[in-house]
Amino acid sequence: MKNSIDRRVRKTKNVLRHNLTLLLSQNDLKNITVKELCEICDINRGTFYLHYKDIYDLFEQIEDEILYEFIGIINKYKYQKEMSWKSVLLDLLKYISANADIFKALLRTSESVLLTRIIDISKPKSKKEWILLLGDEKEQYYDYYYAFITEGCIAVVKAWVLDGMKETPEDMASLIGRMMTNSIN
Amino acid sequence: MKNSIDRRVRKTKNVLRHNLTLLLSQNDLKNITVKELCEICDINRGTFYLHYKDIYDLFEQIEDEILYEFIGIINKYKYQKEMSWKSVLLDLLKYISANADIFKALLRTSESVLLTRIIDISKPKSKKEWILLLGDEKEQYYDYYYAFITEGCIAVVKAWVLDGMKETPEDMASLIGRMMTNSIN
DNA sequence: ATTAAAATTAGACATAATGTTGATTTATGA
DNA sequence: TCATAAATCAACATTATGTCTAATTTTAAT
Repeated sequence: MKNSIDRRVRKTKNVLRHNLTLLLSQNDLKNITVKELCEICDINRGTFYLHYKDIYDLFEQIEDEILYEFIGIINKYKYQKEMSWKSVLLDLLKYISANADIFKALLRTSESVLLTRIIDISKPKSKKEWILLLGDEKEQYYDYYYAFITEGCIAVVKAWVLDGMKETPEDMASLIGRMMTNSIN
Repeated sequence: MKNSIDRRVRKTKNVLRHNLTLLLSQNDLKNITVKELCEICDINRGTFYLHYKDIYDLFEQIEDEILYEFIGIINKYKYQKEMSWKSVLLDLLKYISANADIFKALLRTSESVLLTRIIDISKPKSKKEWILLLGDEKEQYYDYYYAFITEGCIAVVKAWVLDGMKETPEDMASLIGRMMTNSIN
């Protein structure tokens, strides 16, 4: 077994992550100080600076870790004969649903660029497939179509999360899937 | 004539707006201090606090004023027999094009919620029309469709602005118009 | 159980920005 | 010209930041 990471470090980082997301569900990042966060966490402020540059660095690292989980989910499908993006989408939505609290906190802040980052990572890969679908004559506007559809999907996911995730991940995957295929034709 | 606002106040606010957008084309809002902004503007720091609560307040007021311009453009069409949203869109894009520098600076920051705000304002008005178009059976998902299309459009405008506005406002209006009508069907 | 290494703590420190104040000077509009 | 409003100057207390050292505690591995 073993995480290879010292238990104390693990604890420190966990409590900081946890309480920052708690604060983020009420405040904006710009109004949260290192001082108050550390007091809530009951850790020494110096300890914070041992691990993070500032509050924005902590925020980015939280997003990094979620992004890492996302990439893991995507890579599960990487070596399948037909990489079904609909299955990937469903798995991603399930992951979001299973971590609702974190995503509610992150996505309500305008500082979060989490979902855009996962799209940016997927862009080079999906670019080839899309151009085939869209046809050559639209290649000039490819980037605009890509931006339209992907940011549209992000907005749907955001709306879903922030409105309390009333629909199931399956429903949302099917809805988003329909929106995407409609837009491409 | 007359603006009714004291020339000195006008000058102060103008120089602050101008130099903040200049700074924003390089830095993020969170890294800009009142102190440095006032030094660049060559105004007393106390004068800043005479007009604004903090740097975020100034930023919001800049966005407010642009929003006010947007609403003015929209209202021009308010009392026409058929309120053609395509003409509104074109006029908005022309306005953005005419103020390229400001929009380049604002839209590159993740703190900006400018375009989303203009959409939110238009939402109640357009909701009725949309439901007619979409039909009753989709009313359950209306908000998701609305989020998808509007945020998609915002992403296209952003991409256009940040990539140097290579296409004309007319081209973009027609492209965005096609995207919207395609999505609704 | 012991121990060496690593992490955390307590506390102090200089630095820098913040927001406010009061007295003074300057610019404005009528 | 003149009363008024705005901007300035300079000082001030306050607060968070980031860094540091020495002391203490916890850990992981033997």
